Amino acid sequence: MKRSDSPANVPRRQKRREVLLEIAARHFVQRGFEAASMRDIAADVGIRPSSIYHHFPSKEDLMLAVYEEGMRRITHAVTAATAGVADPWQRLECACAAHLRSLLEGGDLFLALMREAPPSWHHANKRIVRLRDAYESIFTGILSDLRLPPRFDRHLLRLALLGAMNWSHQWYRPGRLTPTKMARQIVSFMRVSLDGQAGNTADR
Amino acid sequence: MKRSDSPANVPRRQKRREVLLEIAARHFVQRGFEAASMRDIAADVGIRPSSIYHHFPSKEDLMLAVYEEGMRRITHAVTAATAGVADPWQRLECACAAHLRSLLEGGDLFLALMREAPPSWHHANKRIVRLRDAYESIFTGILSDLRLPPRFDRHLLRLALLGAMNWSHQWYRPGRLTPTKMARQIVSFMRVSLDGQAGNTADR
Amino acid sequence: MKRSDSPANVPRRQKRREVLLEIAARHFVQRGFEAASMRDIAADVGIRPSSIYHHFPSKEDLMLAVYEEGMRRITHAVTAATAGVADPWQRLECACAAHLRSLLEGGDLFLALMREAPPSWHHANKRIVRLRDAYESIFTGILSDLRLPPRFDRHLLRLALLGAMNWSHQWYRPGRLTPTKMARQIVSFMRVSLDGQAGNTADR
Amino acid sequence: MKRSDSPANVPRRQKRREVLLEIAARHFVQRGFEAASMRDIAADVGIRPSSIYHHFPSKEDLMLAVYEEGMRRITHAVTAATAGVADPWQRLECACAAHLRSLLEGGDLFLALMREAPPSWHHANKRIVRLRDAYESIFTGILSDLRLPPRFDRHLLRLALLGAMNWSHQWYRPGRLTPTKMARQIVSFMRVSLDGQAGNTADR
DNA sequence: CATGAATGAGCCTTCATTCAT
DNA sequence: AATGAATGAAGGCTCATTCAT
Repeated sequence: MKRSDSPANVPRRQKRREVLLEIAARHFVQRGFEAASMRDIAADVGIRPSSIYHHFPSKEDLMLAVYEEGMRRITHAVTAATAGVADPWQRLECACAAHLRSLLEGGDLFLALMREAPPSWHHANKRIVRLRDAYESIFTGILSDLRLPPRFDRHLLRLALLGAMNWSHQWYRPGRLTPTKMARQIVSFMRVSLDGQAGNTADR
Repeated sequence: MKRSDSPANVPRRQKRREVLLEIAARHFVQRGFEAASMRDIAADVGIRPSSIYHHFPSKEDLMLAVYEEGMRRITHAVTAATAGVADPWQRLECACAAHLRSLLEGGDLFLALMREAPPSWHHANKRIVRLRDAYESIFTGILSDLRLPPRFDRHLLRLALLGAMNWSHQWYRPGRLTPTKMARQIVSFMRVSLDGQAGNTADR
Repeated sequence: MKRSDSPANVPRRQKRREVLLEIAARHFVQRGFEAASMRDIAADVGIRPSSIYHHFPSKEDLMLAVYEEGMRRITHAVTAATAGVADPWQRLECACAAHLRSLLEGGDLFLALMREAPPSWHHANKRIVRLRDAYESIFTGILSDLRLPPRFDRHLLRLALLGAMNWSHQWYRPGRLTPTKMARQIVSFMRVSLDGQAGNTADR
Repeated sequence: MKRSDSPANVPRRQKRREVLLEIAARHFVQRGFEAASMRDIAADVGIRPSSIYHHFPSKEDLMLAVYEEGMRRITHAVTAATAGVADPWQRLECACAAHLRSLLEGGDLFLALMREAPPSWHHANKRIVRLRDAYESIFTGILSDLRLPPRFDRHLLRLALLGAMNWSHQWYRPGRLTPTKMARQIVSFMRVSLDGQAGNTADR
């Protein structure tokens, strides 16, 4: 067969790309996009700065790729976590748990998602916004399945819920309160109040 | 004597300083700390870059001053808003409203507070953290006065509440949903769930 | 046998080479030797940059080849144009016309000849100078056949004539004044002054 | 008096600027605009590369300034050389002599004028073209004062004359044929042919 | 108090070229 | 013959900061 190299070569390139993404994400998260330097990223990857440009045409594109990969993964994580779960409240809890686990224990690729994109990304932002909206629509869907008091502002609820979770990376430290427990508490708290039923059962 | 400097000049100097702070805040918020340049800030203020150093010894100190001023103001705003309000739930709503009004309608000085401080600020962070903790303790105090179910995690509640509010500057756009209404909804939502009483009354 | 490579491939290779030359000439002329990039040239040709090196060992050699090809063509053009013309003044006019037509209407390969070779070409210049001298000697020959006043500085005349023509690509725009007419005017102008005879007839 | 520093300071700044211009011109002429490097220019001037940017905002602006200064000087030289000369033919000879002396013996600032501006200078070219046109109009003026055969193409004559002169820097080497003599020969050659009078007298 | 000039460090990026495949 | 990947070198430029005036 001709393409005997393909199964070995493509992965190699893919691998380089992913390592780059991972390390770049770390730099972007730890130092900020502007402060992070291509030199340092390259040094960490073990290649020369100019070699980065074989994989990404610019620093901004690198950041964009980081963002997209992170979004791809968290979307997959949340989708997978809720698959097969029928009860809306349980779905919500699973989604929140997956979201928090990704964000707080998934590494820098996910943390990069929380960095507010500087407005200089103008055009890039368009894609970013679209990706973010697509992701958040997962929650919109789940929330719309909940039985809530009539005329309840589901919109604000979603924003508050995501805000509460997204902000957590600013104070979260590994310890007794795991992401999973956090999700359970937050959702059970919502449930008892909105569903009119005790969250006791869900609280185990 | 040429001019009576002291009674007129001190305010003038104060003024310069505040203008600088305001404009610097705008740049830090809009472009990020690293991307903002002393040149541009100076140009916006109408002075030469080297003149900034008569007011602040370094860019980092300038940012720090922005942060402190913002913190000073929001602390004052929340304190003033809750002064004279006895009922804990009402105190909470007033505090949240003041917090959201400052953040969403108060200008860049307040928005600068929400920018995650890059770790390169090492020592600066110490002061920042202290200021932030001092501010958040206001909420800790109010929350501790609330009548809540026993063994309720007030810690997580505070973090979730602040997260939900702080994140709002990412999606908030002036319109029907004002900061004040937002605060009322969020708190009434908490109240109905935790206090066991209807938020209906508070909801107007 | 897979394919009869030799009779069909040699031309193909020749073709590639010529296309490369043509496109490289365009880039060198339009952007200058240093500013032109192998990347862009390759992209325009439709191959990868590294593939250029199968045809030319370096960028400098590529430029040299462009120069040589241009010189080869203009030499051929002028030689052909004057072949069979006996009268020295007519020979001169034909030569000038061919020179100007090549330069102004012949494309970038010819224009590349007029770019002053940067001194960084050190060794390359030797060949270039030889080629240029060989070409200019055609004019030297024609000029030496003219009947001119005794002790007339034919050397300066040649340099002035070539200068006047070579500079024309800086101001020439296609229009009423064609290269051919230009040659006729310039030569008839010389003729009336130096030959003592009217160029009226040639002037139509 | 307050401005006691002005007579000492302004010259210093002016001096730096002129030295920079001179040295930059040398680099641009010897290596070409693209190949010349700000680092090397700065090193030759004896300052750090970043310091150049206090005087000129970019490499392109530096080149533009070189061009303008050269144009300013050659315009002044030719204007001064023809001042007080009444006879049109003599005016022409003086102008050509001044032009050639500047170009061939005036240093790199003048040679820089002959470098064809790369088209990437788009907007810069506008100013360049205007300056060049202004300069060449001096010759247009002189030529229009000459008594020439009716319906003679003075336009082409000017272009040919300037071409012959401008091209000379490509072959000129200091020696027996000085710029002044060159001008005399060229003009006397034109004169005998066009004016119908012998150039003998002017030829000494 | 203001600032013009200078600077050292560093940045992102481009480039011609090599070489294993 | 072609090319994907890598790279050393260099390039233009920006920046926060200092200091003499």
